[in-house]
Amino acid sequence: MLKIAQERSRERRRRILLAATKVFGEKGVHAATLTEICAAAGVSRSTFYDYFTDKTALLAAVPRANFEEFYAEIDAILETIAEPWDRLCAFYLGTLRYIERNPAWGRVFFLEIWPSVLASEREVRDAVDLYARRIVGILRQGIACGKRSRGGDPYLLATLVLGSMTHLVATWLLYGRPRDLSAQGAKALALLRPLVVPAAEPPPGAVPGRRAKARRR
Amino acid sequence: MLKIAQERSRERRRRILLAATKVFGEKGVHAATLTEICAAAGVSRSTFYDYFTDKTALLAAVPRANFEEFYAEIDAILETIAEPWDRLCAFYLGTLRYIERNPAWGRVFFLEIWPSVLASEREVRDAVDLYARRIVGILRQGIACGKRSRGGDPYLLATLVLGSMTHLVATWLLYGRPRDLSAQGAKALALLRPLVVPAAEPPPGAVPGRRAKARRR
Amino acid sequence: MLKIAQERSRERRRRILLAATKVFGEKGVHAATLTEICAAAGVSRSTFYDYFTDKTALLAAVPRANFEEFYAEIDAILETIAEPWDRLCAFYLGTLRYIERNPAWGRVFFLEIWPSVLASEREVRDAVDLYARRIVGILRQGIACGKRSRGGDPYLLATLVLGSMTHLVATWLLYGRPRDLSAQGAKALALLRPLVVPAAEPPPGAVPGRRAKARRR
Amino acid sequence: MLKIAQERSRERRRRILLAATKVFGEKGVHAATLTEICAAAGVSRSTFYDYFTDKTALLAAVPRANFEEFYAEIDAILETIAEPWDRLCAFYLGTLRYIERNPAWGRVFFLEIWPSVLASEREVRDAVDLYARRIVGILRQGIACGKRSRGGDPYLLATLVLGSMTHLVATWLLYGRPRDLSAQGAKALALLRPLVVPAAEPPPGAVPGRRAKARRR
DNA sequence: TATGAATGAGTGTTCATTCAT
DNA sequence: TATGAATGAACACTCATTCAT
Repeated sequence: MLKIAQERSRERRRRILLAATKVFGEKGVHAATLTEICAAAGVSRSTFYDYFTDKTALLAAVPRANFEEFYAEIDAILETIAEPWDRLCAFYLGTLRYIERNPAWGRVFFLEIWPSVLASEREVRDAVDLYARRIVGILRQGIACGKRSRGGDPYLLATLVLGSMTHLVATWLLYGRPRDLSAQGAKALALLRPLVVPAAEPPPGAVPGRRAKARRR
Repeated sequence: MLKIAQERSRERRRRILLAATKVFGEKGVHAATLTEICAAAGVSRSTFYDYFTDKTALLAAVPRANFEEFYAEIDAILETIAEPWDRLCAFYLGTLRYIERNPAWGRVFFLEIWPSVLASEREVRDAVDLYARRIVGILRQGIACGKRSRGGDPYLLATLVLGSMTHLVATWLLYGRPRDLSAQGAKALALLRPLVVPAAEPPPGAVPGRRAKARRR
Repeated sequence: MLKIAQERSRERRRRILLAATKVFGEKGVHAATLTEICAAAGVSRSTFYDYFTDKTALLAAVPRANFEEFYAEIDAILETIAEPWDRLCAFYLGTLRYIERNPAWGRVFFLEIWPSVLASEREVRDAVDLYARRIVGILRQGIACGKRSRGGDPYLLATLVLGSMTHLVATWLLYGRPRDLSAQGAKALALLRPLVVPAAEPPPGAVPGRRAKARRR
Repeated sequence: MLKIAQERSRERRRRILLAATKVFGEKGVHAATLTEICAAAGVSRSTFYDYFTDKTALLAAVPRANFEEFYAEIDAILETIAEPWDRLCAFYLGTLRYIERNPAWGRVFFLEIWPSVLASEREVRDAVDLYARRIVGILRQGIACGKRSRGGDPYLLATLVLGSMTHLVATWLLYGRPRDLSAQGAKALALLRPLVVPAAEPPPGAVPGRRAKARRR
């Protein structure tokens, strides 16, 4: 009995979160109104306050929820990959694929939250930081195990990696998603590869995206 | 007599624009209120409407004004540089230096406007597009005149160039400007160089930032 | 429980409508502010928007509501009257009596809405037209069934009928309601009678119109 | 020198008055803004205050000015007519003809000012009263000199006369001026004639409008 | 638990009016 | 005399939030 109630409660929360992601993405975080979000979630505006203390709280919960989902996905994959470069590719392309399936979230995170004053909100910022640190972490692994490293500074490399990713996503979203986002990502990675992995180790002709894929199977 | 009045009028417009840039940067474009902007400009809210038709008009005017200033600056420099790669460095670093002197504008453009749904506003979008096209144009020049080109696709290269730049600016702004922005930019350019200029042509040890500087003298 | 809430809701709507009629009449439709109307209705300005989408919507609703009430009243009476002239008298005097009991509405309709550019508002205009058409309809009946008709053109007759009515109401309202409005109306009808009904056909009884006619001989 | 200045001053005042009549008629008295009126008059908004103390003062001046013009016209005609009924016709049709040539004024007076709360403004009201009294005066003359009078009460007759006139003008203005206003007026007068002039004195077949015209020549 | 009803604070915008020049 | 510049007060309207039920 109680369990059923709890279940429904959890379900409602999820629906609000989903609706928020959608509406935030469509209208922008600031232009989105609670009225619209609640309508999209099929919940009365006052009920909303039983699940979140605030509009701010909702804003903070949206990244948390989406990242949880994404990390669950990507971590399952990363477990099976050892090579740092391949791990990087998996993470990079995994992000892009997640966004392809979930463009509303892409909009919220890459257009609205990330590079934005919103990121000053403590909780939101933490989510952003964590994501960035994961990339830096992978790059650091690569540098550590590489015989010779070119970039050296993992932060500088991360700048290129994250920058290209956000740019790709932003244009993809803003220009009506003209072509395959993750395919573009693979090309960008191919370009970046020599900067990240020691030049001496020649890739046997494969596009990184494919290699990553191949390994996973 | 009339001239003085006109002068003061122009001055007031400028003050509103400046205040808008500041407040947009601080609060975000949507959260910024006319009340706050006008207060910052030392102008009554009704006076505002003698200078701009709308809040939207103001939003459109802010990028226009700042880009005019930036382009005036950078074009004077670019006139003296022929080599595509050096032109790219000048443009890239010029942008970062402009932002170092004018962080409020950096906030507005790189955190608020660029990767944002705001860019749907016709006029604002045009400004963004023009900026991006200028980078692509320089890259295309380089590809055209280069003996061998690596990246080939100027859009893909632009993704790396623009992406790294926005990322650099965003982190600089969001993390309290810990270190020299344009110095970071120079490092990023050094990393990117082999992707843009034919590998055969070896730079005799120089960091691109310096070379560009050197030429300008 | 729900019913009570609905009841109260309906009641509030009515109170706003009543207050609007009053304030529109006192200040004129354009000078009337929502602030004042809401204050008169004992409702907060934002609550207003739970009941009407707009000030325009309110403006349209005021005539609709009042006409509904008036028509309900007058139609009950008209059902019992067959003779066109008597029907005309009933309609004419019924209007005046309604206004005597409800002068605020008289003000709004006869001083503000009717002869006014406001009548361009689609919905408002429709209400005005309907009212006028009812008079014309009655006159047409009279012409159709009369042996001899004097005026012939029902629109011309309606001009006299409606014109005298509005004039009566307007002066009554503007000059502090010095005397019995419907008594004045009866006198005007008596004057108009020979223009409307064939002179040869003598009325066998005592409706005000009839008495007036009797006196005239 | 001074005279020239005075001349120009007077001219300016006139232009403002003209513009006000036009704009009041087009937008309605309340929706009309000083900005628009001044623009139409080719005068700066601050200059306006050299000619009128207030917007209210302007509102009061508009009827005064237009009535002065109208009275000058109509009095020249009335001087040549002795018969009360013909005088009435001349006045009635003269008004309609003035409006045909000057619909903006018709709008202001018959749709905006007359039957409206605006008429509470002292000065405006006086103008309205004067006009009505002139009609009553003519009717009184007719009653005085007539052997037998039908209506008896000049106010009641005036109700029909003025009422029909305003109604005619209002519909003419509101329904896009479908047909000749003064021709309609002549028909209405023909209908009203037996109520005003003793029935024994038969008009030798003439439409009142024509007779009035004929006499004037 | 859930919600319909209600609201205060604040938004962008307009406009009659004033004042220094 | 004439005006460009400036403003206070008010407007219609929105929205996150609260509370009685």
